Amino acid sequence: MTEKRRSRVTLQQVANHAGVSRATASLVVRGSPHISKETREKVLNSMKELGYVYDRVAANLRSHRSSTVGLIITEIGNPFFSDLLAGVHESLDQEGYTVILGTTFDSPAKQDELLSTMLEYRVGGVIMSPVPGCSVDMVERLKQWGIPVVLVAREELPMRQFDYVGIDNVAGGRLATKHLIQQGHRRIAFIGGFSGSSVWRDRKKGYCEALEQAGIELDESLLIQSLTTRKGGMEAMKRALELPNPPTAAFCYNDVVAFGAMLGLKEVGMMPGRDIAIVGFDNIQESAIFHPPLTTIAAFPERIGVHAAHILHKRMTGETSEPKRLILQPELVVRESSSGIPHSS
Amino acid sequence: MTEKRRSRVTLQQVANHAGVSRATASLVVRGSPHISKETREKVLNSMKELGYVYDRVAANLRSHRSSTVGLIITEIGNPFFSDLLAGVHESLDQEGYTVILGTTFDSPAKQDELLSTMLEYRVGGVIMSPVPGCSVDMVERLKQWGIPVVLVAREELPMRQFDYVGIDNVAGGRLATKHLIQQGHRRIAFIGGFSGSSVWRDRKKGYCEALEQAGIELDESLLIQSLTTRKGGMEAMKRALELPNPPTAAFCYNDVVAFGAMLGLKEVGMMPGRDIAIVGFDNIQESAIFHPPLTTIAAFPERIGVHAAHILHKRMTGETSEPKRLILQPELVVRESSSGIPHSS
DNA sequence: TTACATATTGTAAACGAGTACATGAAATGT
DNA sequence: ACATTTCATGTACTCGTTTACAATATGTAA
Repeated sequence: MTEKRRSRVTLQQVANHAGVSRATASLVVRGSPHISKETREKVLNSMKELGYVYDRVAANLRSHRSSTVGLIITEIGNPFFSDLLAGVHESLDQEGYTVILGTTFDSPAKQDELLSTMLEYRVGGVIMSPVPGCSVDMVERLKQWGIPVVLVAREELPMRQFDYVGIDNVAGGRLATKHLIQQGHRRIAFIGGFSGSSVWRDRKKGYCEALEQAGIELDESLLIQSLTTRKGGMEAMKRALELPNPPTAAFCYNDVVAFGAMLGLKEVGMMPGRDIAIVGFDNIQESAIFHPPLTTIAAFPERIGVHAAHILHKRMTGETSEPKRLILQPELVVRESSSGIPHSS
Repeated sequence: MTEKRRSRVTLQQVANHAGVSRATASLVVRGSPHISKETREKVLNSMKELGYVYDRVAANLRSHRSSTVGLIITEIGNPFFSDLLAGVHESLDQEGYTVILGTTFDSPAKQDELLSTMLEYRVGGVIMSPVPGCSVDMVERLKQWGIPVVLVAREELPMRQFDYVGIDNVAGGRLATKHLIQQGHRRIAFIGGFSGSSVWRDRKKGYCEALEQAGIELDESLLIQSLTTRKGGMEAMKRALELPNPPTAAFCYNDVVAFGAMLGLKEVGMMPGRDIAIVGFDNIQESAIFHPPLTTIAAFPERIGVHAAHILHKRMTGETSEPKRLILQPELVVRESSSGIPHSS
């Protein structure tokens, strides 16, 4: 505390020091072409000398622009979202935006709260992964205020009115299930997740389609919901094993659930990939190094983030075309967890 | 685009609608006790009716306060940091702060850039994990402006002038190495990381201390640096195995490196925990589910985040005591990766 | 009734910048 | 030499709040 606490240097002070008016200094700061070289340099020197720092907050207030964007995700804990965040962040950084982050933990109340906060902070745009059962009102409100919103990863409600970037979950479910069928399985469980979410319904739809195509009848008891956590996956798998006629394979809601399921198997002495086949969803980094390595559906979270950021940027700079829907195609990544031959039936 | 784009409702409009002055409305917004119940309700009603939203940006500008804090970390990809982020985020959320995020990828230039940006955005405080070799100037500058800074996880340079929350890396290194020695190992490599970072030096110090205490001489060739990524760990392990007298155990810079090292082992047909013992550092969630489960040193990233947030909050609300140093004690978590008995010597 | 304390509410000047418009000087054309 | 254009800079108002300070209303004691 030996240094005296400096207060903010204002543009006015810079202007005085350089012997020009504040307006001129402002033009210099913003790199206007209507300023002579000499004046520009005079001002720049004064800025350096006084240690001026631009006040983006004041500037945004006056100019009705905003260089911050809000990013609302479910939780950082899930690598799917931290990858998505990385993608968004990197792209927006490049364009000079600053991101403010919020996590909903799938609570609609928290989501509304976050949206309010972002509104209060004058964000220029929002990228969000909506919570299941989220009401469209709040999001509508943002749009009414001219704040563009890009939805990612999940598509809840009739939100066709917004830009959306995600993957084709139906195709993903189909890919996963087909793969298991090709491996010779006929009793395939769909494990984890919550039927309230659009993602679950889509993946299940793909699952059903693949079954139907192979002439396998859907057995509702093989649809085992759970929290989308490791623990949830573990419990769901245990419930599956307790079934009178247990499955020989499982398509898991996502990789995290799949990890849980595999841990559950190991606990009762079964080996995923040998005693029972497992397929996950997302292809998060960990899935390659799990033991056994997890067969999964690549969902490219980082790419989703990059695209969303890109669309948002365009909206924020005035593009007003129809809402875009960008649906990435998932890819099957075969590893060892699905190599097992069914024991029975 | 059928809805008309609304523009911001101002406090003035609310005041007019309620038939009071703007100042009164302002007091209501901020919950001042000097307002009669009736007026308060009148104003609150008008707010609701007009759809008023508080403009925190304008408010902060005027009041010289700020309810945003900057969080600067190395990368989200490493679960250590995403856990830290989760801790910070949760605590600050509760106190009503909003966090803006930046990642340096260990580039000093990027770090300076981020600090500048945060300055421009009038953050009220900063929590950062400094990059190795970072200059103190920029951070000093923040402090001169009265913006409190809390350092986390890494302690670079002579930064005793700042608040700091981290863990005792020396003790951690000692714990890990001691454990391996107790398992009967005498040739123990220290794998991964970069000697330029304070964390590396501290963990190495603990490693050396444990060796010395056991009467084992330090073999410099067993200090194998690498990038702190999975790939880096893999390469480092391969280099270790090519040594004329390879190690029977490895203490890895962190869990991510340890994963890489274990993958490297598997590639050449060796089994971590049987053919060679591995200990990691951080105890990220994945370490429990890796195969084999990783023995590691728990570093409690989330707890670090929570504490840092707490200290920052106190600083932002006026506490001016001496810089605090909060050093958490690491804990050894024994799992299967370190259970191997050394083959030779 | 007058004076005075007390509880409220209003007035007006900030905060630090952007920007339309006016002004002035220099450069050009005739 | 004068009118006209071009370029650079200054004037003055604005964004939506906070906050000293002044002003009003209400109630109470003398």
